[in-house]
Amino acid sequence: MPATAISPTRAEDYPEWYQQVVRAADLAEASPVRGCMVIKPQGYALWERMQAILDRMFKETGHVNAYFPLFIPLSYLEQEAKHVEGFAKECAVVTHHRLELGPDGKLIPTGKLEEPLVVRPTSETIIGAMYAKWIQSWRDLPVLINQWANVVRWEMRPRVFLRTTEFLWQEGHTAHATRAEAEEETRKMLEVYATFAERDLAIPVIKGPKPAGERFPGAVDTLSIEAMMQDGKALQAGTSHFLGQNFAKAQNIKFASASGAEEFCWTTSWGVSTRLIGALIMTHSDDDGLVVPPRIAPHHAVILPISRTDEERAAVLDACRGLEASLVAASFAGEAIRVKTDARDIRGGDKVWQYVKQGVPVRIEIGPRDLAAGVASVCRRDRGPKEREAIPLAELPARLPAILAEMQQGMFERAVAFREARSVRLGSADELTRYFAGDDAGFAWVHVADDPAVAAVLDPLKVTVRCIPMDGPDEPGKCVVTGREVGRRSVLARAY
RNA sequence: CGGGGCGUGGCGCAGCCUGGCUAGCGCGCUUGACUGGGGGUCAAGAGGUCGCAGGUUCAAAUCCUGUCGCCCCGACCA
Repeated sequence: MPATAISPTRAEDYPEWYQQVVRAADLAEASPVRGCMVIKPQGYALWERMQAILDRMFKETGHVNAYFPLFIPLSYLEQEAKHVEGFAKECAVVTHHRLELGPDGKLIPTGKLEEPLVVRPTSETIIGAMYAKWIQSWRDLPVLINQWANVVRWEMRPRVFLRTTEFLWQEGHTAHATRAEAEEETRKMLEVYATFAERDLAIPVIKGPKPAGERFPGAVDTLSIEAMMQDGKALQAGTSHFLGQNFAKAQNIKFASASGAEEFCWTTSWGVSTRLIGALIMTHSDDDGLVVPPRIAPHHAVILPISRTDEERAAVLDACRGLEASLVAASFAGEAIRVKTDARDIRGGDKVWQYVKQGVPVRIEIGPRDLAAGVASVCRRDRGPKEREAIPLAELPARLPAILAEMQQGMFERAVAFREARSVRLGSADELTRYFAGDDAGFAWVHVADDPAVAAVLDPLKVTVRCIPMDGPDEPGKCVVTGREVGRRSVLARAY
């Protein structure tokens, strides 16, 4: 066996390491359908955790869930010019509605549709069409709706969780009476995403608007949260768009204001996807596999009975069940401790390594020796696989939440430290070129104007402006390309 | 769509150039024994239309033609 559970290591071959982590943790696998993945129970459990937490946060901020159709009439997509431009090239199109058995036993599509249907790449247009019907008066506003759905974008280069043809996400769509209110909504939801990423996923993010070229098709402004992966590349982890009145005008979403005037709504949309699972993997996992922060972990801990004889087994299992019951009664982050006892009849070593590779935060082993001493051997996923601490059984319900809290905090701090260590401030186009020619490039904080000339310089480096960070103080400076004065630095990086 | 590569048990591969016994190997799986605080050892066993279609031949995983699919590198992207 190699020294690490995952081969190759991050340093040896980062993209391959990522794939192997997904495989070793049994999160997902390729399907017979090109570019589409099967999310397996272990992977789906992570998504369910994300859904549960986010859904609560959406409701707490006044949103409600609804569901809109998978199919969108082709003509709907044509309504907003930039939107068309942005999505036309990557749509799956339904043109028929029936199959007929051919003479050779093959099925032939027949029943051509008068108007083709597009499988939603995003739902702005179909939802907008409904909003146009629903909204008549200022009293109908705001409309604050979210939907959990799947979408299809015919991407050329799929990559599990990061970019697949079909993916799961949530998309919030809101309509407001005023510009200020819609802008406030856009910022508020970005804040929800940032809080979720940092507090629950332990992924530090940078919040800020995108330059014009990186905006969502049809948006006036796109805000994003950007995270750094362990190879120094950026991952857009969530976006919140201020759509202005672009879609309202294209789709006739109007209301009568308090003064009786007819006005167009101001709309927003915001979303995060199963890509967050990819972000989670690439932020925390190590050369032994997946590492999951406790708050998002489907199981906080797993109890592993160790025994040889049948008598030992009975006693040990009994102790495990007892411990499980007392742990479930304890809580972490406002939720009951999620723990299971794994009594499967497979080799102990196999079992341990399975959980290491799955990233379960805490492993609790109980064998005859522990039982005699009234303790359990506790191993943390954020420490070495051999490191263990004997903790008295009676103290565990109180100690475990503290350990989980420490792990959660530690993972976040570690990720922040990593990002800071691979962030630089650069003052010239020359420095920039040299920096991104290096092997350990990360985030470069640079003064750049929102200008095509900047993109021309960054393009050959395969670098993009990730966002213009909106938090914290920063001094103005001259754009390193155009020389134009800008208010603050942008974050530049290679991105997924 | 342009450039490169690959299709052989569940997974990873060898064999192909130079056609020839019953198509191999590693991992995994099943069963048993020995083990037992760490993915152990040994033994037995299950599992294959060699991507598909045609052709050449006494004989094709191997040679020829066609075809389908996948992967990697580019353009696109949550």
